[in-house]
Amino acid sequence: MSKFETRIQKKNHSAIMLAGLKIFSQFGFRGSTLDQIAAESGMSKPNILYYFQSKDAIYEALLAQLLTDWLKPVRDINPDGDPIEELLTYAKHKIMMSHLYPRESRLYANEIIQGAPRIGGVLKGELREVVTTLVKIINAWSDAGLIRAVNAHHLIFSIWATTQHYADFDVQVQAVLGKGDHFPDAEQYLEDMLRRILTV
Amino acid sequence: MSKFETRIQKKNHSAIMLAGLKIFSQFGFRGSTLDQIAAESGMSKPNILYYFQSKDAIYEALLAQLLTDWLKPVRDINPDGDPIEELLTYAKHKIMMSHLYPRESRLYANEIIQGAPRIGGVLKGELREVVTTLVKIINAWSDAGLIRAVNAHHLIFSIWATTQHYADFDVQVQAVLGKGDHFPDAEQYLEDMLRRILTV
DNA sequence: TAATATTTTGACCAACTGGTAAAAGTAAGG
DNA sequence: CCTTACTTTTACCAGTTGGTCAAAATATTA
Repeated sequence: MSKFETRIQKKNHSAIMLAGLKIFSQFGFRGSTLDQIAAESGMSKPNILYYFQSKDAIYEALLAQLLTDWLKPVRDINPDGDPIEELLTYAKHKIMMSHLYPRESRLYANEIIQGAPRIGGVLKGELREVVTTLVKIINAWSDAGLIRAVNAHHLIFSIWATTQHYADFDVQVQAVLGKGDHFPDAEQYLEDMLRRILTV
Repeated sequence: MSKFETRIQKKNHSAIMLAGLKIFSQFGFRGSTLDQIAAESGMSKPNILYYFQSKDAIYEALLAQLLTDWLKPVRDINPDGDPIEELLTYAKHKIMMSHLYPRESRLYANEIIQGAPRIGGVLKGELREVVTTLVKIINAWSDAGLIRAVNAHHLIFSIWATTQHYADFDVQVQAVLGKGDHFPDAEQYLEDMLRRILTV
């Protein structure tokens, strides 16, 4: 399989991915239709299937891309850096991603809520491995007295939950707070929260 | 509209609701089919439509029920109680609900992620109102020096996010931690987290 | 038990679903 | 400008979808 050929292939490939992201992130895999993706991308259904083998293929291409972007910043956490700053940087990165790419977050959330039928393996494999590594780092930090002793797993979960919440539950946040950009406040709150939890 | 008639109506009504909850919470509204609900409930499709006017009607009945149960414990927070204990009780209630009724949480999450097409009004109405009231209570507490000064809105969001995470992202939690009951640890972590945030 | 009311089903439908085949249209190189 | 390779469309298909209808089965009541 060759990656990218002509510039027209490149263009249509990414147009379909973009449309697929928009549709799949809103309706989940089963709730989305090729017709919707076709309409959104401005292409005909058969033409979409000329670039992707199936509806499934679009969805999986999106998920694969996503998981790569998702795991990288966790791996980038530096065991030799300042613990609180490292975790704060990670949390800020996560909330920035929720701000800039809420659809990706929602796509992932949809997949997980529906039982992760096609990324269950990655969760139990790569994700678990990456988390286990991070947990060891965090535990080493608290053993060294650099941060307070906390349940590292649940600390990580709480970072994920609170940051992704602003993408996944955006409609609810907007309903409660009114339309507008609430990310600065959210970031400040979460920074404060993490400092409180982690500071010895 | 009469509420409950025969015991057979009662039985079938709740059988459909239960099956609908199971299916809708997994696939979202658009991803679920009446055939699935029929199979799950052990009833025929036309028989289901004898008790509910449409697929929509089942879904909305579930959401209506849910929203009532959702808002009540927020209203039950006592402004005259001990602030930290009141908020801790609420958080513990939420995480217990995630433990006992993860499907309800997932149903709600699905609806919100998909843009809350049929409960947008409730969010901007009742939910917002209930949150506004709670925010005032929390602000009064911090003004009185009973808890630390925090952004009350984002405190509430963080409680929702962290507690519901264990229901909505259950598959991910299980993938990382292994199968088992992780709610005791989660509860302990969240209690510690909240005490840290709120204690002056 | 007979008459009535409720419940359940089988057969069906139009619209939509993911996907296919072949032909028509378009771009690029010689 | 003409051949070749790539791109797009039109027409189509079998399976699924939410929903209907009238008849059959069952429960309830007189």
